[in-house]
Amino acid sequence: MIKAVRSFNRAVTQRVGALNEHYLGRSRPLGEARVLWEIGERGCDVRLLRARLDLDSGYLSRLLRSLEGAGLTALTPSDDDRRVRNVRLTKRGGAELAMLDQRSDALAKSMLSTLAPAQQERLVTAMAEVDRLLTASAVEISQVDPDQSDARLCLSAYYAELDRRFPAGFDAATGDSLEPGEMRPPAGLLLVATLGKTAVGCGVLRFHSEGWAEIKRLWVDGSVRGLGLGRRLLGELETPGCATREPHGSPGHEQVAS
Amino acid sequence: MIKAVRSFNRAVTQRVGALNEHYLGRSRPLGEARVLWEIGERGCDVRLLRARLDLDSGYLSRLLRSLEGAGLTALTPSDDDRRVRNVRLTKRGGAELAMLDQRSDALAKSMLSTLAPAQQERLVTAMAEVDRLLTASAVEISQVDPDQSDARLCLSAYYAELDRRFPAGFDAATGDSLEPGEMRPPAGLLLVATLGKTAVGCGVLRFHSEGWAEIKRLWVDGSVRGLGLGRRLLGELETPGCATREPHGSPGHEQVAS
DNA sequence: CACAATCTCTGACTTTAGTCAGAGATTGCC
DNA sequence: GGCAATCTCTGACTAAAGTCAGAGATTGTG
Repeated sequence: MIKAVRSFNRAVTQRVGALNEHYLGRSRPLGEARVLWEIGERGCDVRLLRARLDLDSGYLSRLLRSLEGAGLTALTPSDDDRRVRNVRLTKRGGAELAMLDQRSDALAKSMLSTLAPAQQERLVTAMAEVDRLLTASAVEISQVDPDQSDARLCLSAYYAELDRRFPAGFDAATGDSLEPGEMRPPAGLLLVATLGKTAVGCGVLRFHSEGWAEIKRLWVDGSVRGLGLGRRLLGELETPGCATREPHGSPGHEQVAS
Repeated sequence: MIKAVRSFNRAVTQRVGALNEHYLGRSRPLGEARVLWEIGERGCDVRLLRARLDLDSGYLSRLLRSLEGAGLTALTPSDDDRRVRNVRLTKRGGAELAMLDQRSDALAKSMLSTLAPAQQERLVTAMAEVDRLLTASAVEISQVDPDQSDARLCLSAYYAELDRRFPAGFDAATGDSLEPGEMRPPAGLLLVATLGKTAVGCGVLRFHSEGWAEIKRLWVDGSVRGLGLGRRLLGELETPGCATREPHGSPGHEQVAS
């Protein structure tokens, strides 16, 4: 199993990685291309950009200046908070992005073009499966304080979803309310699942004096449903740490985390 | 389809790429790690190393010097040709390679560890499929002169294989010999399939005056059998260019190759 | 033996991709 | 209004990854 994963890693970094650089990094450095990509047609706050690409503020600033110098982007102060800047693509920037898009398509096509139709189909199916499961495996679950921003986002997403689901809507005030204090030890605990930097699920354990506990606020974001995340959250709530250990007790993460 | 491939590319370069750098580039620059990797336990000619990693000779020279400085490798002139150098790992170099190996294993494990056993199995199966098909799609077929080194390698591999296969062995001298002249236009043509820089298959078309041709010397290396390469070679011999075009006439490579 | 080709190495560069420490403008909060 | 926090920018660095033009040794070939 390990061997197959390693072989996959090697093949994929060589082929896809190399091709990516070749196709996309042709007209400008890959870093700039990535930024263009992330800005998108609709523009974006610099702050958000920095968070999503996980770049140093100074570095990003320079990348943006370089793009601006090439006439591809325009920076304007944001309306509601004049500390943050808003980037958007100029006409030329839009054209550049469209070209990156085309190249990305061309790359995808070139990966299929030499295969027979039946092979193409199998490759695409397998890719989709890998894509899904790799996403699932990248989700991290950790215990956080209910006042933390991710936690609050999850809880309000949970309420919003209930409101959408119930025919008569749902009012958080009328439901069984859980104070933040009840979601943190020793009264209870809150787990949040994150994918990269965005929260995609949560679950709460509420301890009761008699030695039992109840599970509440279990929510999984629509974008990651069907990946077994709900089950994983449940498992974590029932036996903390179970999902971060190797299934058969063999040494997993720990060895590596040094 | 294109969309799925693009999604896969993005997911994979982000996750696998980032993890790779994190795990493997920890103790030394990725470039040096790659070189160590490619040298392997058994050592290697510098010339071969350069070909396999496709590096500038000056750059590789410096990388090797840096590794030598760290006491990981030793350079000795090759016995049969004293222009080329032979690199091998010292004891410390071997240890370093073993550590890279461990990290690579750990990385593979970390990609599986959070998944349920059934998911793990599906992921590994899908990865193996992608691995195979991506390899298949990376094979390039081109017409070469029969005197070229790849061509000669293929032809002698073909004879060697016949010799192994026939109970009584096979002697190239007794078989129907094809002179190089018969494998190049206008008398015939020779196709060679290459994966990266190594030849993995070939096929010859011998024209006859009556307006028909015969196919000879069709061979596929054992390492890439089962990927449909034989069929592809046949197809190319029958209708040149068929496999390098899009199946449904939509614009493929050409758009990009500019 | 002369000469071209091959292989490696050196020196001098460049670009990319970052990191770090502040400065300056703005905002939220007491 | 004062002060801490937030966001962006600038300057000053660094490391990695590569490119290019030869120089020097060695080898095959006519």
